[in-house]
Amino acid sequence: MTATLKDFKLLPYLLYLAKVEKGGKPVSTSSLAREFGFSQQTASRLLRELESAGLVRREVTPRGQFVGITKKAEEIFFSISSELDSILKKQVSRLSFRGKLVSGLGEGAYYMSRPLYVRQFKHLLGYEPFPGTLNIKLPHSELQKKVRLSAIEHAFISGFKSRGRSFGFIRCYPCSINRKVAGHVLVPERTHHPEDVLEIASKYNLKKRLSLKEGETVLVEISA
Amino acid sequence: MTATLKDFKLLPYLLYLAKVEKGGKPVSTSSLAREFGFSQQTASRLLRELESAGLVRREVTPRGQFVGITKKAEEIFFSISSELDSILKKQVSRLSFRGKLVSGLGEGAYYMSRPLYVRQFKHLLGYEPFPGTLNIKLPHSELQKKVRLSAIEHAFISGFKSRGRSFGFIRCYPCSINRKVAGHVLVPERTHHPEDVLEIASKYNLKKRLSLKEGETVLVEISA
DNA sequence: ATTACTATATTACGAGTAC
DNA sequence: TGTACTCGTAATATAGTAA
Repeated sequence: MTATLKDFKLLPYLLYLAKVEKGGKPVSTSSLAREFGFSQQTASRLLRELESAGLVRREVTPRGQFVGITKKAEEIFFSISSELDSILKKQVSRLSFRGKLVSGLGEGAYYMSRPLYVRQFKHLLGYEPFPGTLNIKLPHSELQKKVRLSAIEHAFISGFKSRGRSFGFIRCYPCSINRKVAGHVLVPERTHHPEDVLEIASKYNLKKRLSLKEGETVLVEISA
Repeated sequence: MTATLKDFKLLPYLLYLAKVEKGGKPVSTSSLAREFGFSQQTASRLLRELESAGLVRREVTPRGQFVGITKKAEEIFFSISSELDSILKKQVSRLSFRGKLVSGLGEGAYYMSRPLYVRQFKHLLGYEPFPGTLNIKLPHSELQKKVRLSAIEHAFISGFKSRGRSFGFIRCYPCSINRKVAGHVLVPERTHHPEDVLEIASKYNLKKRLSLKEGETVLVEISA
């Protein structure tokens, strides 16, 4: 029923071609070969295989070829993507972050006290958040795990405009902090933080309640 | 930097193993071979390759083996998944649905006139929706495309409770209808429709404005 | 029933080269 | 510069078996 690749061998090349397609630049067999570290002949054969499998259209010219992925390839991407998602959803229990407590600049407190946010917070998450957030700076090694959040069930606090200023929506992922207190990782639409900072809201003043000091390592576990 | 598979050849087996792992059942080399249509010997070799590549842990017993995917494999799943997502996001311009107009049962009008929905609609989408939705029944062939919606930027209208009744959140995907009028595909948290019906909101009375009749084919194009 | 070794068959790769 | 053919060789899969 759903489109499938008999052999996943072709997948990385298909992914690559899908990416360069957007650039509108032609692909040569030798550039493809260089990219993946095999011979020009192999690249040529792969492109022909992809074409005869109905995964790409090609326009071969004397100075390169224009390659575009087909609808069939796109459908394969989707079916693999959704299969991966369904596997990863079951795997999320293991998602945790370890980072160091850094001082916020007070924006957390500002945002967490906007009445239109607070109301949604109470309504969707069941508590009134402490007016202030815990900011956890993640080391580079933990950073890539942030993308995994998107696969997790979360509450969605919608944005609003107030006095000409617009406040974006916020995704809220249930979590525990140091295995002691529950809260939510906040991922705002427009972050006012660098990407490597995790912002955490809770009913409590987490810093006080957990006696945390600046620079201290904090464990945040997603509890979906 | 991000975990990567030198060869995607192993990916389908890894996916399969990730799925059966959840079942807690053992995998035999011959069952794996049967599943994929190659020899038992090849299955044995693949499992050993996966193990030495650090992608699975194994416990081999005289009557089968228990296989579990490792954290490394999981990270590869995530990196492929996010790569696919980024490619698919750029591809959405091509997402369209073709289905037949069916009569709603009036719920569309009911929902579209709840003040708390209407307010968010005006605020987030910039218009006051016509109190009623267009219901498009999708043929089976179009149905699988619905999953692709999740990759598309959309507005998020949050739910609320009113007189003991709770109204779920609604995802709103910008679209055009018959290439003439703009609107939004509504995907409610708890749908009151069968999965094969697309519900469309607009500023206008779409049925009148486009002179649509029951059973007529309607083209809905996502305009993200 | 299993897993996994060794030897042979099959397939994929790349150098040389034509266009 | 391109692409893509042939063909010798390298890599990979399977058959036959042992444990």
